[in-house]
Parts: sequence; C-alpha cells; structure tokens
Amino acid sequence: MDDTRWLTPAEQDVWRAFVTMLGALGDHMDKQLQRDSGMPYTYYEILVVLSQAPGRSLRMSELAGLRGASRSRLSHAVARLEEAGWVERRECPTDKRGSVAALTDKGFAALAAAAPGHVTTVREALFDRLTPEQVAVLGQISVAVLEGLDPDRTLPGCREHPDEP
Amino acid sequence: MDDTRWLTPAEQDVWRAFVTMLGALGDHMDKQLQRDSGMPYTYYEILVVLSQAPGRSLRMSELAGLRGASRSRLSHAVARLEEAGWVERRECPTDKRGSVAALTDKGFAALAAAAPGHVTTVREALFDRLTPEQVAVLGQISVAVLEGLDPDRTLPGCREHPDEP
DNA sequence: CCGTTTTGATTGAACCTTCAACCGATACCC
DNA sequence: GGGTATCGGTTGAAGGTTCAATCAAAACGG
Repeated sequence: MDDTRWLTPAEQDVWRAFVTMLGALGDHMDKQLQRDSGMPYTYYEILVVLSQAPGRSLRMSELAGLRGASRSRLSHAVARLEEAGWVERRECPTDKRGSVAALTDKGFAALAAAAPGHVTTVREALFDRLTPEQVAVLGQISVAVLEGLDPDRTLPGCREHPDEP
Repeated sequence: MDDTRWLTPAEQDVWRAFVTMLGALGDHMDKQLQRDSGMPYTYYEILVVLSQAPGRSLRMSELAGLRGASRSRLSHAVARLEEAGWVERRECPTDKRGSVAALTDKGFAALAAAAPGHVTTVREALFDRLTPEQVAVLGQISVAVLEGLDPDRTLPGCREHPDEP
C-alpha cells in the first residue's frame, strides 16, 4: 500500500537544511542586487549571458535555453529590460518570426557596475564559508543533480567579470 | 581601485552549476506539487510546519520565523490557504493583536495526500543521485552557509511524513 | 496615568512568474 | 503549390512575493 521510500531522519535533516539554505541564499542574493543595482537576480543573469554572447546579442529562444527560462518569462523580462534601456530588440535576419535581444552600452555599463557587489556577495555568503574540498563536492553535487533533472542542459564556461574576454 | 576578489575559473564553474541546479530543482519541486496537489512548494512547507506544531497551530509570527518568510507573505499565504479550507485563523488568547493559524482536518488530509509524491520527487531528484558522502557534505555545506546568512535561525528536527509522531 | 513607541498583523499596489491562448512565419508533405 | 502542422515569440490574466503604509493592541516612560 505505502511503497513510498520515506527519507531517513538523517536525510530529512539534510533536506531541511538544504532547502532552508536555498531559500535564504536566494533571498540574500536577490535583495543585494535589488538594493544596489535595481534589478532582480534573474535579470542580472540575463545580462551576464548576453554580455558573453558574440555581438552581445542572442535569439530569444537561445537565451531562454541558456537561462533555463520559459519563452514567456523571457519575453516579459526583455520587455522590462528594454524599458530600462539595458537591452534592445532587433529583428532576426534569417527568420522573420524571430527576435534578437541585444545588450546596449547602457546595459553593459549597468552590468559592470553591478558585478563587483554581486561577486563580493557570492564570495562572502558561499565560498568564504566553505573549505576547498566542500567547494569541489558542491560542484560535483550540482552537476549530478542537474544531470538528473535536465540532461540536455549545457553549462557554458562563464566569466563572472564582464570586463574579461 | 578594483579590490573586488573575483571568483577563480574553478569557482565560477561551481557557482554556475550550483545556481543552475538551484533553479532547476526549485522549478522541479514546485511543478510536481502544483501538478499533483495544487499547491506551491512554499504552501506545502507551511502545512508541514503547522502539522508538526503542538495543536497543529502556530502564531503567525512564529510560523513566519520558522519558515523564514516575511509577515506580509505569510499573511497573504494564510489567506489563500484559508480559502482552500486547509487552514483556519483563530484569535490568540494571550494577545489580542495576534492571530493563530491552525491546520484543519482537511488541510492535514491534503498534506498527507501530497507527502508521498513530494518525498518521492525529493528522493529521485536528489538523494538517489548522490553518494552518502556527498549527502553528508551537502548537509555540512548547508549548515555552514546558513550560519553565515542567518545565525539565529533554528533548524527544527522535522518529520517529512505527517503520519509519524 | 497619559502620551509615545514598539509590536503583530493586515492591506493594496507594484512587480515577477506561470499558464493558456494566440498570431505570424516556417517547415512538412502529398 | 496548397493545406496542415509546427515553431518562435508575444500577450493577458491569475497567482505569488515584496514593499510601504496602516491600524489596533501592548509596552514603555515620565
């Protein structure tokens, strides 16, 4: 009747700590960016991805794929980023249905201004509190879990610092 | 001028994988609960906390503290849970300003119905994909990060299975 | 004891995400 | 080539979260 494989007490403790940490870390990052740079974390990530793309621009669906976001969400987000003057929509030359989102100079500047505070927050909240071994294991864990959830997802090598190549 | 301690390439990889995993896992859990039980993950957690409280009821602010949520969020959430008939608001006997949120029998039943699917999802997405060592380290990491973000937060021992004591 | 401050909680507006419906453009296929 | 299916993207509504404002009850302070 009940063939559910319940969590052991030890697993429950880990899960609870993990979920709580997830929420707290997310809130922390989001609040910092909102406070210091006036953008939510998800929008920051969109700007990061764009800044690293060739021509600092990407098709909407590619951007959605890289960010793991729905088309709808991206459409709303880009609309808002466009209002802010950080992103521009252009026609796609090869497919008349398509849109291309391009980072503006203003957007790049906003990203460059936001990056130091963001990276500092990441470092203080996460890396400064972990041993190198823990960091390594965290990487393995993340990849393993991601593999299970979304096998097709590529994890592009990424420069957090937008001034780097 | 630039005294930001940027992330090393290895750290960037870990961070990117971690953040991506975070988002994917959150979406996955949320979708499963929404689909199978018609509630978002945050509401499920509220029901869990309530179900474990003495009398299956808690002051709003205690509930907010245990869940790491703002009072405002909790107020809105409980309003909606009340509409669903899963939670009831009562007056606080010792403080006329206060409210007490109490899990109804219907709410408890909804939680009991939702738990197996939720736990199965957690197990398949997380624990089944990790070695026992990785699970142990994940617990350490979570506690360490949480310690830095929110030192006062208590992590109550928790039974995922609402039928257990 | 009365005025002030703080606390517990709610409310409404603004914002973000999701969901479903939709539309034009492209690809398929016979 | 023309009908149909699919794709890329947008839109509007509904739901959830945040922020600031609000209010009553309680605690404080002279």
